[in-house]
Amino acid sequence: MLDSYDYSSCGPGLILYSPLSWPMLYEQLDWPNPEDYGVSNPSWTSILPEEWSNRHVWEWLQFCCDQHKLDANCIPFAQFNVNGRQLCSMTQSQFISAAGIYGEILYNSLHQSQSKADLPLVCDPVDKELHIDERTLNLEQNAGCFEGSQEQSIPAKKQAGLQSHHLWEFIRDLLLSPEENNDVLEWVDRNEGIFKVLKSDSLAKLWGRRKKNERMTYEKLSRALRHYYKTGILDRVDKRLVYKFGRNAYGWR
DNA sequence: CGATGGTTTCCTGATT
DNA sequence: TAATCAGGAAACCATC
Repeated sequence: MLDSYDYSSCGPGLILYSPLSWPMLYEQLDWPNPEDYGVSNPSWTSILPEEWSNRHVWEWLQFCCDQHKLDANCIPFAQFNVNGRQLCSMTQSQFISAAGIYGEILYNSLHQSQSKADLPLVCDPVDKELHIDERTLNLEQNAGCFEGSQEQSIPAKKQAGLQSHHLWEFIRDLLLSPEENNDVLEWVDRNEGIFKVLKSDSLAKLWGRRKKNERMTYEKLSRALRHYYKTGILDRVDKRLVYKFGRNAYGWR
């Protein structure tokens, strides 16, 4: 499946989000996984935020976690059990008090995205006037999500991993995407974030294809993984081909 | 343009 | 013996 797909057709700056990377939301909120009842197309990127459903709002939050490297544990997801219209009608102060420490980032992300896509702002006009100059975050890629419907032409199953800029995110998304994983990786302890590489050569090939580097090997890939030990993305596990997500990895739960 | 971060490449040596 | 692991060193490259 991956072999025949040309990622370059997606174009630069296009951010896609896979439904296969969202299970942490469903776990935290005790909601059923949408795939359990046949919903698999993430459409929040192609419709106006004020049209979002509650689920779209959560999908957007997950996207923000990845995009801005936010610790999902610090976001009170339960506070966001609202639809897009309710979300957009919040004043900035309401938003920040509901969203916790990342309130300002999330608020700016939401409203700057609308602004850059030349969509009407739907926030409180007082807040809009007060904070319009505060939209200083660099969210070019995020804005791109609202600009067109290019992603709709790409089958949902092809989207996993496209947003994975880094090796560990690529591996995380493979672990969360059973259909694409193809037994390359498996969880050893899902709760502890421990996983095993079952097909080292296949993993290297997949990563090499992702980076357009035919010379990638597991030897080199594993060196990159060992660099993660010092940054807390991975923790050492004293077993061959076994790794563990560390304190600074997110989105794998 | 320089600084920076995240690899990629290569390497020596140890372990399984 | 081959595969894997541990890191040092440096090159590479995209982004800021």
